[in-house]
Amino acid sequence: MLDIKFIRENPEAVQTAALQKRMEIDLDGILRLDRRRRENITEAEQLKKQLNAASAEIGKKKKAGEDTSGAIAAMKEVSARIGEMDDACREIEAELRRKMLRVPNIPDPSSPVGGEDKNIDLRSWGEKPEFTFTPAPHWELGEKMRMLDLPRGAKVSGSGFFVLTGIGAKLQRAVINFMLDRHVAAGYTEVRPPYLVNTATMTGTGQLPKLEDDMYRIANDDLYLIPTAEVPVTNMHAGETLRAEDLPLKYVAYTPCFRREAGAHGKDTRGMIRVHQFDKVELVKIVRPEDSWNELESLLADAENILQLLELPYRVRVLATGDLSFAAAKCYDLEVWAPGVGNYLEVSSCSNFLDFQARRMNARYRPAPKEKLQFVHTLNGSGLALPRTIIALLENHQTKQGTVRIPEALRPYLGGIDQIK
RNA sequence: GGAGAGAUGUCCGAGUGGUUUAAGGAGCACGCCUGGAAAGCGUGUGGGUGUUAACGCGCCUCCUGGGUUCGAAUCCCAGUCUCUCCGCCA
Repeated sequence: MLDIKFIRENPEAVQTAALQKRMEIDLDGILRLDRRRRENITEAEQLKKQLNAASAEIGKKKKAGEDTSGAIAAMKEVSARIGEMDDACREIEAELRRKMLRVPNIPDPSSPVGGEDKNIDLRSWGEKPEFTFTPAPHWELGEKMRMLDLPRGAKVSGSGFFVLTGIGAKLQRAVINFMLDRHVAAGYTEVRPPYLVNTATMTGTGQLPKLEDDMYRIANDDLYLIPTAEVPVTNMHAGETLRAEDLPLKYVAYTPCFRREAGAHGKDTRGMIRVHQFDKVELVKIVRPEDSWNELESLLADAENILQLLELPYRVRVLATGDLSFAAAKCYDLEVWAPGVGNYLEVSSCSNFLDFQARRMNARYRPAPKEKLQFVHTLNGSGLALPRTIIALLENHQTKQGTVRIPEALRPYLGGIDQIK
């Protein structure tokens, strides 16, 4: 959420941001409601002041045994009027909030303006492997090696679900443990959050109200399956006043993620590139405002480190405004090369949300004793998403013999084996 | 799922309709006192929001949201969370 004061004073910047992000907002409605709200409050508070004084007076008179019926009758009217104005104000505020919750964060100036085609390739790492044969896609490798069972995933759940079996399941477990250990070594605290969260939590990080259709909802209990660990982990500190000396908070969480992928039907349908349920290791940071840009760079480096240790070629892109998510001010995408499918696959998005999520969640800290409370900054990034990392491992490290080489760093997690046959 | 108890400021804790504009204590900050300190004494002590150039002046805030009343921490309704017991359960 943006600060209403900021919107009031910079309406054109807000409008421009929404256009750049290709999102519709009701800016005029917001400004109008904001004005009405303040007029209403000013007037109602005058009446409340009057009422408070009169009520105290009545109390005194009653104690003294004086007649108060006239004053009470007069105040009855004032009280009724206040009630009306408070009702009106509540309605105005609810509508204002509804509209404010749909205003996206403003892109940082370093984000290129435009659509997907304006994303900037910042750098790449590693060499794409050269094959003396045509590299197979992961669904072929996975089936041949009895690691990946797509038909049975579809049978028990539907399209967009898969089953990892045998060494495939073990490989994924190994990669998860490897990632967690790396990030913990880099100073992140491991957490295991709930996978079901309430409406307030989904609103706090910005998934609601905009992405309602993209999520699985448990209607009976008004809970949602998390689309990313970002949601429960960031919201752990919703409504809290954090101690300055505790910042930055750095968390790493492994969770499954659930996404309906509404509107993405027919895209990346083969294999496990785009699925309804996948595992992910997520990094979350809660930091002081002045540190957030540096923290974004180190977050990105922490995610990149995983790909490097897994010996997977990748590129880093700066997302253009049209590709930026609702809550993000800036985002780097990490895309790993997948020779079998012949494409780069997004395995991580590292974003700085500035105080946008913090304001929604009401997460603050005191910069120094005696200073006013301030909103913290929040960041997150995948470190990394599992299926696509597994895809890249299989496709990049496949050999002519039909085996898959295990990178050095992963071997301790697989009982020391150097290949999968 | 059933029965019960509870939630008050940074903390402890009083408070069942009107000098509570939240008692009292602790903590913290500042001042006095002191050679310095302790003790003692005094003053201050949250958050949100409206208005204002600012000082300031208000309003809201006793878990949350409604309601009753001229007036609610206090009464009523709904909900959340914590604890105890019972039942069920991996």
